[in-house]
Amino acid sequence: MDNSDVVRILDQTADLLEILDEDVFKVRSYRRAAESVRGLAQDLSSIREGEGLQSIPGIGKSLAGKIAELLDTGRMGYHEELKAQVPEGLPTMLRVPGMGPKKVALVWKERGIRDVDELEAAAQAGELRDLKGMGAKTEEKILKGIGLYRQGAERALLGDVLPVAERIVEELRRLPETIEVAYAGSTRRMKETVGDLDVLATSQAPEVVMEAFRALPDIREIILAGDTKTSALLDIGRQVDLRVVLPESFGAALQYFTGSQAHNIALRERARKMGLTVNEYAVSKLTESGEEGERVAGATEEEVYAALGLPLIPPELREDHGEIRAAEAGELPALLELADIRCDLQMHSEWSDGSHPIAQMAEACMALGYEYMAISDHSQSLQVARGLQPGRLAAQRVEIDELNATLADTGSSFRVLASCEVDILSDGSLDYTAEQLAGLDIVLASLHQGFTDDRARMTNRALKAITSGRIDVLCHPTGRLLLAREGYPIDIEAIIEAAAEHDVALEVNAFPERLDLCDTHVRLAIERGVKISINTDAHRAEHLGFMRYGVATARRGWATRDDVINTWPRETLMDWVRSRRERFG
DNA sequence: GCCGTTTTCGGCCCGACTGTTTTCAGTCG
Repeated sequence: MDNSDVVRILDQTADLLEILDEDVFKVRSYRRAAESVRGLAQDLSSIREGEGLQSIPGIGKSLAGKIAELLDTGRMGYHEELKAQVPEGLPTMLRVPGMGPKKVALVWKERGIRDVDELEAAAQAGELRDLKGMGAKTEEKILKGIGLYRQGAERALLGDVLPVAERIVEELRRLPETIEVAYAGSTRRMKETVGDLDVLATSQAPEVVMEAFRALPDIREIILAGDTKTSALLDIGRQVDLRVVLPESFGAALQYFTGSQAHNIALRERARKMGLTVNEYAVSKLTESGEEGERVAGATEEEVYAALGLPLIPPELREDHGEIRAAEAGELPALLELADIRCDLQMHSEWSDGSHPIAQMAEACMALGYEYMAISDHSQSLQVARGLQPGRLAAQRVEIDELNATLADTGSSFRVLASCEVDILSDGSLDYTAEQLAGLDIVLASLHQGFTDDRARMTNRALKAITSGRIDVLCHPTGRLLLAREGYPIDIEAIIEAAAEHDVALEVNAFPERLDLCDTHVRLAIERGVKISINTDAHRAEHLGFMRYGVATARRGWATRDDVINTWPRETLMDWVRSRRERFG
């Protein structure tokens, strides 16, 4: 029973409560609690032993008891009780776009429909059109929704969506009728995966912008089209919503559509207490009768937050994870910037499984404005990736030395560090000898095998590597692949504690499929005093551009420049490696 | 079910769009 199991039960309970038409605020409480737990880096059981479950925002006495029951017994009586009241497949119908709790309850009670298959059959047979509030068009819409549901994939990688978002923004900006254009939503918050893409534009002629939008090459099909909002399906299979507002509302709309929903709700509750009301057009005073009164802000986001007595909160932090309280107290972190990055420390060359020679990777790094980089090809055991035998490792060192000599001759201060991504073997030992590792400028280590080990064994292997004193950075610590594979079972808190104690940096792997550590783990690591290293793991020169995803993930984990070793000048990094090897080697 | 610089009770964010309606409910974000 880990955190994600608890999240699932809480969410399911909320679904059931909605179908059973229970109090909407009770539903909201379960949703909020689920969201809160989802954002936790620590295990619930460890929080329970420490601060107590009620220290988690949105969890009060009742839910703390129910979660404790879940942790102890693997079941929640209340959840079981609700589940027994509806057929098994009913909640799944909520996953069909266009089907909400009311319609699910309606088709169940009036037509005895218990799952998506039966819903489809009934819609095809025209058996739903006589129900209250439904018609032939509703049936059509439901069938279309089932089609989308069957296509699966509820979210896409940020790395797949962001380039499309930038292209759409670019195209709309070219129109003379648009004033401002921006993407918003989870894409702007740089969440690791994205559901729908939100795009916002300001214009005095919304209809022209809408029309141009509908004709964009990335768009496959229009889903709905109103005066200020158009929804469409992108070629990449995601929905995109365009909203057009007047320029004086740009800030309010951008704030609103950037979300997250939880952040917005918290902000609006705050506004209420200040006698203000916020919508996507403006911040306004609340009149005595509770109406929207005099407008006080809306043109820029800064203005909107200022009206609520807050500094601008960076989009990456807007998850209702304490950022409003921090902003109020003037304690928002000065987040790391992409421009702070001086080097990339994990990349592969054609010596192992990379596609490009070292010199080409160096050229690309220089073009990005970096001051140095590290080549970190795979070690000998990883034969599928052409891992380097000790002899080839030594030969590669010669090539790196020669390249650095050439750079020096041409007056360049750019340098290439010799590194490796050494495998942590199944017994926790390292794939090169101590002497071989000591000859490298910096040592990265990864788990690439034995993923079927249990949690204790995986954790112990990683701990053995961390405490060996011979590695400087632990790479992609959980091994997850987004939308494809969960991380291997590992006690991340124990890893973080050990990394803090032995001054080993933990990597944020910037590859869009990884982003590992994730945002919440970054935050926990930083709180415990662990250094972070952000690297692209590039296997081609073009991959070096993934750095922005790693930086965004670190920002979502509240990282400042000082937390990240890639912001250091080369001498500082080398001093750190020397010093930590003296202390722990 | 949660929560508290008006409250331990009585609040709890806000609007666009659709389809089915004669003024609104449901869904979505």
